[in-house]
Formats: sequence, structure tokens, C-alpha cells
Amino acid sequence: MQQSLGREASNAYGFRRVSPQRRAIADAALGLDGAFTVDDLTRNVALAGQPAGAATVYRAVAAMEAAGWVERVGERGGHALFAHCSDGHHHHHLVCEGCGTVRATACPVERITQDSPELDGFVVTRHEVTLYGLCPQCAVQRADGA
Amino acid sequence: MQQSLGREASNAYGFRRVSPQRRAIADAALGLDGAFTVDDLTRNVALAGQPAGAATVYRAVAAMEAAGWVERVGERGGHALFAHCSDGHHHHHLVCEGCGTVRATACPVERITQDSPELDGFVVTRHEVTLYGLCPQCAVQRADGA
DNA sequence: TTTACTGCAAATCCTTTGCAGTCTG
DNA sequence: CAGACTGCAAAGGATTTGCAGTAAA
Repeated sequence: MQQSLGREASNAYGFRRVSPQRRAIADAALGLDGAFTVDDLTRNVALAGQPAGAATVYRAVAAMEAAGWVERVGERGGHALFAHCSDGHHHHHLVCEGCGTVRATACPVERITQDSPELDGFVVTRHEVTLYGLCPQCAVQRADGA
Repeated sequence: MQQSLGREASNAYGFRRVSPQRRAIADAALGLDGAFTVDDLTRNVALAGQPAGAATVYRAVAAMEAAGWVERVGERGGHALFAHCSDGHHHHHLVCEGCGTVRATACPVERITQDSPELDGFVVTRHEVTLYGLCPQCAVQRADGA
């Protein structure tokens, strides 16, 4: 596992200095195995007994995003949605619209951004992909008419 | 063709009543074969001689989106990006980072959201994809060292 | 005539930024 | 100590909404 961070004394999470707030924020981000908004994080750290101001959370998230620990994966009701990136390799996210859980998945685009005849000369250098749907549990519940 | 709209007298574009502004807005949306922001639309209709207020454009876009004539395809510099849906078929956009041109392309995700073992039970119901890169012209220019 | 659409301005809302103080390294 | 981080409050910027007037059907 490339990401045992979180308990190390310093420079973890991509921060230069680790304050209690940032530790709580990072832990919340790593803990919430789904996608989260800045608001979720703010609420979470408050519940964890280490409240942090909105600006602080935004700044911490920006730092983690810059460091590659989290990634913006879309939005939910006007709020930016982030997700914790399990490791450095290129991947995308499966966002369950039932329970909000987010799972990583291999990049489905790489396979076709190289040779697609439709691209017709267009050189793809970057892409954004987010898949929404239902995780197995939610899919079953829905099928059951829950 | 499912979308000969635009010249019909009324109820076209998904509007209940067609004002000059809305006609201009819809024409601009259909005309810009790439993606556009509300701002692009506003500027465009003004140039076309039929200026419309921001609120009007937002409302018109919302109406067109509700009617399925346009679709939100992402964002560009903090502005929501929309694209005219040429017809009912599913597609995505190629955004050239050289000249800003946007082209539609067949959905590259469909091929793998059906049978991917990585999905492992996750049912993909919706996805957002935007490919960024260089269109043929820009790619050539860059190769030339332009 | 009915009521959808317009436009301005005010209001929202998420996110960013300025600043002075605090705390990590 | 140096300078990163915090928090408050104000700023910023896109989008929405209220309302009275205009015009499409």
C-alpha cells in the first residue's frame, strides 16, 4: 500500500506542516470511502471534535488535491465533489447515486483514445471521466423495489 | 432527422412561446456546433442583433436543457459548459486545448460500461466524459514548432 | 385576453482571499 | 525563528429569483 500516510509525524497528506485541523480533515477524507463535498468534510471534522473553518477546509482540500491525494470527481447539488485517490495510478470513479459510495476503477478511456477512428486526427492529451450508477448493494435494493 | 426545429413557427426549442430573444438564443446554441457557456450565448445573440439579458439566457438554456435540446457537458473556467445535442444519440465532446474547438465524438465509454470486470456489479447509469487535446490543425502546428 | 417571457436589480451560494495571530518544524 | 496554517469576515463570481411590463398565442 502506497498510502499508509495519516499516522506519520509530518509532511504527510501533502501538507508542509500538519496542524490538528489538517490531520482531522485528511483523516475525514480518507475515512469517508465515498465521495465528499467540502461541506461533508467540515461537518465531519466538527463531529470528530476538531472543528475547522470553511476557508481552512477549502485550503486543505486544495493542498491535498495539488498533492494528488484527492481528486475532484464532479459535483452534487452545486457543491464540488471530491474523492480520495487510493494511489498514484491513473483511474476514475464510480459514484453510486444510491448511497454516494465512490469506488475507483481502471481508466476506460485509455483503451480508445489511442486508435479510435472517430478521433480522426484529434490527439487526446487529457480527459475527465466520472461514471454514475448504482453499486451492487443499491442495485439489488432497487431491484427489490426498496 | 429528429431536429428540423428552429424554423417552425412555435413551440420549437422546447419553449412554450418563442420570443425573438429565445429564437436567437436557440439559433446560437444550434449554430455553435461546439460547446458553449451561457456567456458565449449571450455574446453571440448580442452580435446577432438580438441582445438578451443574462437571466433570459439562463432561463432559455434551462428550458432547452429540460427539453433535451442541449446538455450540460462540463465546465470551462468556472462557467457551466453546454453543448447542443445534434440528435438523440449518445455522444461526447473533444475539446481542443489549442483553439478551443469542440467536436462531438461517439461515446467511448459505452463499450466498456457493459461488461467490464472491474465494475464488479456496479451498474453504470450515467457518465460524464470530456476529452481534451489538440485538433488535427493544432497538433500539426505544434509539431511544426509554431 | 391569458400568461409566458424579458430585464433589471437584488439575492444566493459556493469558493477564494486578506490579514493578523498562532503554532509547527 | 521562519513561515505555514487558522479563522473571521469581506470579496468574488456564476446562477437564480422577484416583480412589473411586454408580447406571443
